[in-house]
Amino acid sequence: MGDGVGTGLDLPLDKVLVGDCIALMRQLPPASVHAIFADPPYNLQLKGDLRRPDDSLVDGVDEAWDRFDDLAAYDAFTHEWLTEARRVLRKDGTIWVIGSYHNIFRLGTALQDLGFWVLNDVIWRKANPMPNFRGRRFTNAHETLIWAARGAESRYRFNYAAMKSLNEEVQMRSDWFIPLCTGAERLRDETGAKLHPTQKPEALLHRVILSCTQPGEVVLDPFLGTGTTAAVARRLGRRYIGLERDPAYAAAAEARIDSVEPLSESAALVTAGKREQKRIPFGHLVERGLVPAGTVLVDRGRRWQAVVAADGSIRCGRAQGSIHQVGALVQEAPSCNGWAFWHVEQPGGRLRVLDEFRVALQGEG
Amino acid sequence: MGDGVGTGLDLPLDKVLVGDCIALMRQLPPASVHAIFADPPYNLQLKGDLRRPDDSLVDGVDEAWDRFDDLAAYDAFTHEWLTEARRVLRKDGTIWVIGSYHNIFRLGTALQDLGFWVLNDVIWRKANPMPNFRGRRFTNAHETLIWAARGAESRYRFNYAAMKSLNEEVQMRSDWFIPLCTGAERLRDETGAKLHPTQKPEALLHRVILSCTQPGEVVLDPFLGTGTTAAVARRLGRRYIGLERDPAYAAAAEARIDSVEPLSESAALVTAGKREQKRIPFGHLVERGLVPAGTVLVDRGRRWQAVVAADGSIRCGRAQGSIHQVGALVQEAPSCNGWAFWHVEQPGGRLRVLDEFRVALQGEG
DNA sequence: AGGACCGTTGAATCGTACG
DNA sequence: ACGTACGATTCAACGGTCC
Repeated sequence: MGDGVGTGLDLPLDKVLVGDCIALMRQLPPASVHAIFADPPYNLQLKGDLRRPDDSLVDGVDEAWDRFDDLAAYDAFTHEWLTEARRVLRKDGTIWVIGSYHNIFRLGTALQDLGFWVLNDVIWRKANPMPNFRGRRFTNAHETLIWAARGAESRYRFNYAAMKSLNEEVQMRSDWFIPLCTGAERLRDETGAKLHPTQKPEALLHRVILSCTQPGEVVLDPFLGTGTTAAVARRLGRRYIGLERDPAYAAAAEARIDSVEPLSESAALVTAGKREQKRIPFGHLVERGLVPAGTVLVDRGRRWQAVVAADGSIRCGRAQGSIHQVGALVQEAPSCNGWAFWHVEQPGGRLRVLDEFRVALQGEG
Repeated sequence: MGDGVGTGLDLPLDKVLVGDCIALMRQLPPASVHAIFADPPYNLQLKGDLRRPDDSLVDGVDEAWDRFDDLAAYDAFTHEWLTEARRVLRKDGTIWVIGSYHNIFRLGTALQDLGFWVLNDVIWRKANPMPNFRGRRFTNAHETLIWAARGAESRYRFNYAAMKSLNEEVQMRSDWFIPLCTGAERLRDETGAKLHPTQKPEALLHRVILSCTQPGEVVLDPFLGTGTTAAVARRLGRRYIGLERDPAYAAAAEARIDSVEPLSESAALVTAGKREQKRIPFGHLVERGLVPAGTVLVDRGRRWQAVVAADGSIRCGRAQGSIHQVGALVQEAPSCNGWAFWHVEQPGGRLRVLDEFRVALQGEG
């Protein structure tokens, strides 16, 4: 175990250690790991239960490890584990933490207060998030990762070319579109229940680990859970150290990791990038002023007209709805493609079909 | 100026006030604005002299300020203006703040510490971000907004239906794809130089203001800059209060706001959700003969049927009660929306859902 | 075989008006 | 203030079944 950096302490490489991550990190030599990925408890503070419109119950996070007395207790915990993480991190290593609005501001503040140097915040845009069932907020469709160097002067690693190649030869942006961990990838027990409430998708860890480490380097995960970080690290030819308090999670992680076949180095560079589909809501044209609120729309024969409202709905007499709904309504047709039906009168009397305004936005990501 | 809430202080509506936003907010009556949008400056120089966001030099010129002091000064400033903002915000009002990874964690932590209740963090995904020229990080392609209520118990406003309409009848997510402010929208001086370094796009403010206010309500921007918030508020038929310390920015903002034409009432009128519509008791439909007593109701699958009584209750076997109670009972569900559950058989065998009968009374006073 | 259809599910801080 | 009853509210992916 070569990486002991002259401390006399050996690194427990490619192992899952069961116990409290703070105590376990204290036993690791300083400046010994190249990268850290940490998915700490989010402190969600859920109250009652939540039902879908069909009355089925949402299986939320209700584990003891996610409960803290208050924000101060959460902050104290955060400072403590981040302090050990910083000690264990090599001088030029980097750390990733992930969270939601419940905890990410506490994490970011703690990182900065401890001297870490934020390099990016990265948005995991979920392809298939849970909707907001009550219609009281925006769909919570992302989580935030913070990527930080040990300090402002760190000469950290960033595999720029690998990230660019992952992204069809344009620079990798700070917003990543990746599906949830579902289907066959999701670990389940015999009854079909999920083994861990918050298992992260391997695609996310693939990108994280590939971005900031080289093969053979050491990735530490202080909150290993069911082992996504370690499994991906192993597949990508990295070494790992996984810390996990719950023996059941740790056991599941070990079994999972054992089943992983390390990739050859060339194969490690390939990723199954899910391409994002393009759909442009009419409302976006309104916001952007391309078809401003107040615009009068007419059909090709100028038989009907409608006024565009600020929310992208249109109104024709008492009827209000989407361009498609109102188009169908006035024609008494079962359906209507509003993009082709409605036109904007141009100076000079020419009509321009809505679809032409949409193509102006087609090029955008 | 009606909204003074009995304080004797008047609200300076539709004005740009020049001065320090903290001092100016102290002169506003408490609980007086419906929404706040804040784009606080992040001018702290991390190398060399330490300056406050208002450009004043922090005392102790000869002192070696380290990173901690930088952050502490920023935190103190943040707490101070957010404290005043919270005082000025109505009980059920909401606040938006925007920032990047340099300051958003400080903002979020301060919001939580002051008792604000985070509703969403929202990602502004930039369509055309500046590339990372050095190739040392991910392209910083987004900024983060935090949307928060004044407190955990606030009954805040969220125009769910309008947001859904803006997004082609799919729930609005927490990641928004909007271009930078460029082209004709970008304010420039005679030489073509940008008037303000971080002018926000109007499309962003359009969505923000539309999501959480009604026409006629008051939007406060403590860091108005060149007036995007006020201009969009005016266009959407909202009132505004803009605070700006730089007289040049304030002057540019005023000129810009003056040139804005408010939308017509019909264009500003946004899709109303069912929650906004008047509540109509089922009994009224019975009284009015729209669904006469004796009518047989069935569910969509014709599994259950019930008979309408003269008092608007319905009976299904031995069960009698409201359309909701009986619907829940027969399904053995915890609750039921009777308007959507029960149907009336039409001549020809078609089923018509109760909700459709309600529409006839919707327009009446 | 393959397309249509249906059931399940995911880190969730998910009411409000009226008496 | 507090209790009660009304009644509003979901998207995409995946896997299994049926025809």
